[in-house]
Amino acid sequence: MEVRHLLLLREIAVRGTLAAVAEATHRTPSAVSQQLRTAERELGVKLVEPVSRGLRLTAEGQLLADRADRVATVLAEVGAELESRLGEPGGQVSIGTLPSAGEALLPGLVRRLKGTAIDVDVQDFDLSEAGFAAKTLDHDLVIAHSAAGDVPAGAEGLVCRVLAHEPLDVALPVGHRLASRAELTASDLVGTRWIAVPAGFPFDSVLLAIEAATGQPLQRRLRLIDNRLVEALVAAGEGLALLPRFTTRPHPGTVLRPLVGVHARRALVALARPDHYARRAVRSVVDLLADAGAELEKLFH
Amino acid sequence: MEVRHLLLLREIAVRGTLAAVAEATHRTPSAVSQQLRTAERELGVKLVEPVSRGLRLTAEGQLLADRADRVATVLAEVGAELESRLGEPGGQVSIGTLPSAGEALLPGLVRRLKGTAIDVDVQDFDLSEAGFAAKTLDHDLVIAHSAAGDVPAGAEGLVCRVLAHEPLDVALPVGHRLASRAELTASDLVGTRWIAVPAGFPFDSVLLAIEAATGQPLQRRLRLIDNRLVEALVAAGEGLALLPRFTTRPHPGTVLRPLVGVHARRALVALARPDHYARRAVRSVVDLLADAGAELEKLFH
DNA sequence: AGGAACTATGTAGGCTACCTTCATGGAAGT
DNA sequence: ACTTCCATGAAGGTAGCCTACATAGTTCCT
Repeated sequence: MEVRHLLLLREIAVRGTLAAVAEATHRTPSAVSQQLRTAERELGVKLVEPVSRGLRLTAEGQLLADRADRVATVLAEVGAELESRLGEPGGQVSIGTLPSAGEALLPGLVRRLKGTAIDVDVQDFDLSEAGFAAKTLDHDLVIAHSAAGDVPAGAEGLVCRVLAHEPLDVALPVGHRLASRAELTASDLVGTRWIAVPAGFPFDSVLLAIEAATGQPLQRRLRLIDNRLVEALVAAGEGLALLPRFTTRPHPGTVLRPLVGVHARRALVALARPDHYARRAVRSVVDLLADAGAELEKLFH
Repeated sequence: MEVRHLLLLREIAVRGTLAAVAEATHRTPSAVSQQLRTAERELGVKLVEPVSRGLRLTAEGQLLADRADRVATVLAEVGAELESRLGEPGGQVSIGTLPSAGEALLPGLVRRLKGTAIDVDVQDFDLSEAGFAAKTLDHDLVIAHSAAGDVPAGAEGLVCRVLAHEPLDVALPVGHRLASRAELTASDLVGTRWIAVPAGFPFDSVLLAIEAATGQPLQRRLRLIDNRLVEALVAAGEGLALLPRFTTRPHPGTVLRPLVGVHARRALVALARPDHYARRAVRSVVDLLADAGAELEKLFH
């Protein structure tokens, strides 16, 4: 029973094809195929079966893939216990983040990591809410967000920790009739025109909540991801938009007004596979991110 | 964090020297030494330190050795889960046993294993009560005994299952003055002469109990292990002896009388390391041994 | 229908890492 | 002082994992 084989099966279960596993593990598909054969020979079980142009795990293969997490976690816990004997945690921690959350949290993290033996390696991406969970395969830690609840979809079996709750404010062009209000309610927004995000992205659920509260549909003009671009188009009068408070700096053409009476906030959360989270350095980074998040909440209260 | 390295450390912790580990794992001492160096390099920790002409685990090495069992158990459990999907358990199960318990239990085991895919590989040895636990490193299963309680000394952290309780009877030469009694008490035995076992062997605790009950010391003539030899010497009038009921067959020169009023029985137990016990075939063998033990208890009631 | 793009998998060869053999040096016991 | 037992080093064989390249099947697009 080789740990290597269990991890291989886990990769196959998640990624679906040998080619994808090969790319993720920086090997050739041939190597992965041979390794799989070796596993089948040593275990004496058929682990995969061909299906259309790819393959699929058998029931036994799926079983072993499911158990791989437990094994990896126990092993990582032993490593963490050793680490904790050796003094300060250290090493490389790879972080994947959505850009806005990274912009808000990473400066605080980097400042707090000064003087420690921990190095971080950051990559950013912008995904629908459900896409973040899968990224935990590629990074020790994924900074994701969720507007509906505190746990993003697809995070079953993952460690999930809320780093901060961030208000989502309404951005309006300076000359807008609602710009003079100190705060806005759902009913104020009836008939307004919006720059929205693609369906499945967290901010959309706030617009849905406004529509549910008033019973009136909102008009969605564009579907954009990048918040800087959104801000510029708000200033240009293309429509209103929801923007996260921590990272939206004053823009000459726009004002930001809080939305009250509807759930208008997102949770910034850290996601990690249990085996990665067992590493002491990873846990430290999550702690420091939560510190940075608490600081932001206080600052923007 | 290689499983192989954890298991290596566990072996070192138990066996003390690299030479002993090398012999137990069928490798040369040089290979073991190199492997240990590799582990130290990969983990970045000193795992052993030289002491007199051998070596000793450092605190970190000891920590990892202690955790090896947990890792091995999780891994073996996964293997067992797979096995249980594949139908009947099978494979090789190595058993170490003390001779008398083996004689009593193994025929019943072998009969019950007919038609299964399980092969057993038996080796016998006769040890002091505390010696059996260490043998679980060399065998999947160790059949041991204990007279004081149901768990032999040194079995901490091991799976321990009672297979049968076996009465220890008093063997007397046919012409002995006590041979006419149907059963004997401690006070009957004051002043008698005994063929005993080496100190630390289970039967001795019964003699100690008799002495404690009467306040009178018993005379110990010889210290023998082999029960056949003991029987012959009892017949020759060298003294009385305690003999296990299940395997002591009628001998022309001796009679067997039950001893009442003192704890005169031994527990036959199966010992196994948790990681070995996780294997389904091993568990089956223990179940069948317990069946065989129950049959013996009924037969000799 | 034919080709392009994808899938897995086979073969040949390189390279790494494990093991063995042989040799060395230190510590303890006689 | 000699023997014995310990760990460890250097040199070489071998097995297993990987890459590169070639092959065959499936799906999709034109």
